[in-house]
Amino acid sequence: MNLKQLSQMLGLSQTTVSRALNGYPEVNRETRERVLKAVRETGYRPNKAAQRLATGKAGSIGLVMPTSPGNSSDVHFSEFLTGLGEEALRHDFHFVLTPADPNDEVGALRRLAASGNVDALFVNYMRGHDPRLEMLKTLSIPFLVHGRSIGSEPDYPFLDLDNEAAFYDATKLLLQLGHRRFALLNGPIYLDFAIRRKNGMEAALAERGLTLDEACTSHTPMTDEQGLFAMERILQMEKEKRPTAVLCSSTVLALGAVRAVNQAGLKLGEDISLIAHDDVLTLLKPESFTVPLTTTRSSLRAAGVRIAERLIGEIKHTETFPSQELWKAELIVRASTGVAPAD
Amino acid sequence: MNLKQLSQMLGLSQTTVSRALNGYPEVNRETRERVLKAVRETGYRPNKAAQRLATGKAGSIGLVMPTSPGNSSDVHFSEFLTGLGEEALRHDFHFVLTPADPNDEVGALRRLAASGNVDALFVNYMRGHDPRLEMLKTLSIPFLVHGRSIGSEPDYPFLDLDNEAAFYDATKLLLQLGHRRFALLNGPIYLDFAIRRKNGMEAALAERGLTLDEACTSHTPMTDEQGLFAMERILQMEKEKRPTAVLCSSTVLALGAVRAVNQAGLKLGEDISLIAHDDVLTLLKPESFTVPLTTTRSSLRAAGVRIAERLIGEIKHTETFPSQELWKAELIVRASTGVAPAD
DNA sequence: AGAGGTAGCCAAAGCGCTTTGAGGAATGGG
DNA sequence: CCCATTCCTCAAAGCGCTTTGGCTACCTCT
Repeated sequence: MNLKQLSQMLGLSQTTVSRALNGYPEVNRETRERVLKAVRETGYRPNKAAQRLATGKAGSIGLVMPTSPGNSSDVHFSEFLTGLGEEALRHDFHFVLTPADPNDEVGALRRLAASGNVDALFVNYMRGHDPRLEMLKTLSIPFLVHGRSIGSEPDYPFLDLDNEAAFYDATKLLLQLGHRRFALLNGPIYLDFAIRRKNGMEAALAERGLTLDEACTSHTPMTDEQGLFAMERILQMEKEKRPTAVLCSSTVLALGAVRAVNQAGLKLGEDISLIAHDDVLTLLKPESFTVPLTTTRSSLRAAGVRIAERLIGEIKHTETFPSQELWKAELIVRASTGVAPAD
Repeated sequence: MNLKQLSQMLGLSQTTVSRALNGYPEVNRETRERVLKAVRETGYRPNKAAQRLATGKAGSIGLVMPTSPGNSSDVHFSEFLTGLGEEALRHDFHFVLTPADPNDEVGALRRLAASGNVDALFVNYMRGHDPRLEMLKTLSIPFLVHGRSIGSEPDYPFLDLDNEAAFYDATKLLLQLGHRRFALLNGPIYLDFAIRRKNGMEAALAERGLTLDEACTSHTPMTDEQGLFAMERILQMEKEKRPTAVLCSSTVLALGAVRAVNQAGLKLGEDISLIAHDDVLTLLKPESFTVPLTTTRSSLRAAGVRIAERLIGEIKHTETFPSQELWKAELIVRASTGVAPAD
């Protein structure tokens, strides 16, 4: 069933039927109702490809799925995706997901844009000096980035968490509790958020004349396994040199780190204080750790909702948003942080 | 840059250029190379919407994302998605993800198919007597289901895990270890896999004249929280009646369950034996639990790869696959299972 | 009554691609 | 030398939709 058949059936022109369906004013009320009734009865659905070809709008936003053989699936990514989906549902939008080799993200993005299948692009997992930015600016479709790219001109639309402030505040808290030796379990250092979190932490330390020991810093994929390894390594240091305060870039890393602490027979919140960044993952609630975790919290999913909202608004030209948003994380104190142990 | 411009640039007709690009034999080798060179230089990419309109093929497979406001993101789903993506990447396919209210999955599926945006459909989270099946059969595009639907005619293409056998075997193992009182922490009972796992477990018990106590059975969303609650409830029973063996439908449930066991001061593998089904989630490795978990294992991600492979093969008409596949889970014994404690 | 609007509808062009049906040029055979 | 054959190329139709630019009939106003 297509427009032609439908309009013949109704004894109307394609034009009129099309207008009736798309809410144009120059259609008689009765006619419109007749059309809508026929649509309901026949189950007619406009062909999206044709619609897209004619209008240039696709009702879809494109994103590159950072996946490659051997690469692990990422809870953070799917939490975010859930948020995107939640908002897209409200506007009858869908996503076009292009899986891409991480080494060819620029290419994948370009192909996606050129395919004419999407109205807007979204990118995340920003790196320092991210090469995708330059490419995106040359494109004619709107885009939005989640995160920022340190080292690039900040002239692109983004939504980011104030990672620097989050880790600055967290460090500050630990300093107030008397801690002097710190460790950081971070994400891969080429990622922008990891760089900024480290910066934030170092800034707070510097205020007290302290520095972050490289030996106590790890930059790894954010899995529980890596968290375990990194923490084990740190706990092997002599007690006098060993950090008493640890910052984790994800509750996932913290999951492993806490296990290491337990296995070493140490008490979280007494021997070792830990603050993790909490993306509000469904699976991993900091409050349901055996010792509830102090966290810097910002929901990834909420970010997804917001990003979809902005992107769709831009496509529909209905709303304008501040082009650059910086969210603050909440610092939530629970039992995993305590006064520094006496040496 | 479109076909018309490109062909004018080359002094060729659109036909010839199109044929050159799509590998038709009736194009001179030199001509073809000239065309390909121009494509490389200009960065020309065919418009997918137009291609789709002309050919009827879209190079994409559609899936409904089970998401709604307030609904939680699901690690199992994203693990699977990763597998799909991995395979799709190899064939330059992409996905169209339609987020849908779980109450309107049939509608979402129909819209997706009618939109003309996808070549094939994929569905999962099958229920008993699943209404989507009937709808899918009326559609003209191929589809594949992950899982099965108990109570429906088994005349549709599927890939499923032999859930019955997996839980039958697991139960059998526990019986051999002397356990007589069992509990089951299962997924929502309307889901097909949950029904079958329960059946498998009950079949093994029945062979010894045992039955599964309803009070020791829970059907919940598969989150760690639910696992914790369910297990806490079970551990409140009097010691003489309390189950000594527990089956979990997911390592995620097990995560909570194990926490409950620990909090009760019981020893896993001694006081309580536990077997979980392991979907090989990146985040949750059964071997890195404090007491490594005995599991029935089957990679969700591998299933994703296989499903994409079959779907894409069907679209391209290149390969035919057995239309129905039943995978076996591996039973892997670790430390969480032990001889039943003497009463 | 005639000018000027307006409401409601339509025919046709166009979006960028593939594919059909046909034609021109070169080659070979009788 | 002519016709058949092969190789390459082309013009044009068509995919299903939106949108432009009329057109007609009916009002309203003076």
